[in-house]
Amino acid sequence: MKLDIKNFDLKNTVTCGQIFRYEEEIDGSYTIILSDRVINIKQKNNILYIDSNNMNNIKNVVIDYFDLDRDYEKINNKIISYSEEFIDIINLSTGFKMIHQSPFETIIEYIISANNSVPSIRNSLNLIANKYGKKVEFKNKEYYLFPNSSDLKDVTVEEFRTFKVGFRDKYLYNIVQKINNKEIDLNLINSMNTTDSLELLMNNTGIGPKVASCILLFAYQKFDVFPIDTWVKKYMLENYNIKGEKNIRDYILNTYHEYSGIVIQYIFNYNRNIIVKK
DNA sequence: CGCCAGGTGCGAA
DNA sequence: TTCGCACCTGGC
Repeated sequence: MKLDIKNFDLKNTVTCGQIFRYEEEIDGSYTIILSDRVINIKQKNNILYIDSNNMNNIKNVVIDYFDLDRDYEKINNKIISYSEEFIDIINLSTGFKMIHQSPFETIIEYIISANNSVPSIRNSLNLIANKYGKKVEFKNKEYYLFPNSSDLKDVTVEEFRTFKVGFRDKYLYNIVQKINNKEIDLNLINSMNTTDSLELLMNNTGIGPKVASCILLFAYQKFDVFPIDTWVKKYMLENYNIKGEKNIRDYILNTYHEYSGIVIQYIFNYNRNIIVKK
């Protein structure tokens, strides 16, 4: 199936670190495990070629997942109007989109990400999905969708440890229990403001400011949050001599307001992917 | 071996 | 309130 697009950089969006469960194929396409299906997607100029084990409503699924209906050109112009300091980075980030993922999966992913490495995070996610996720066959290969919260309701702390998540085992157990007990309603976050939703998320052990910000950015499209990680800290220190998380936070928020999260993501992507590849 | 990875919780000051 | 440190695990 073909989809006409503009201002979209599939490779950058997929490989920049927002998505854990994907594979790059030899033909340059990407196979990505979404919440309800597996898709294979390839970009050629302004056309996306999309295949999936489930083509039902596929166009809307892809548009929603890659946030293709949002006007990023307008957002980037707004960012530049706030300050031109990152204009080079913004130009290099053209076509980069903020992913729209399932909240539960995002929560589990980023709790596991704390003080962890990407290959190890990916390994744990796959171990969980392989045991509790729905099996999907696509192009003669088997994939496992990420389970939802009720699928994991009987998983003990000890069993979480078998997924190689280490000391994060109890954090995962706690949040899964709270969601299943209806102590936490993930849908409610959609209608909450950023301050309240940060507080709700950070009230759980294993979710600090970084993890909570990633959840709000990638699952709820709240762009006024700041996942300040080691890469952004390094960049801000080396290029602007701004040190300390609070100083970075104040500076970015005062400069970029409602799009601070996107600016931070551009910096992260530039520093971690674009520079490293040169 | 030691150090680090997309941080966070905890106890001590 | 802030500060330093330990932490599962795997790779180098």
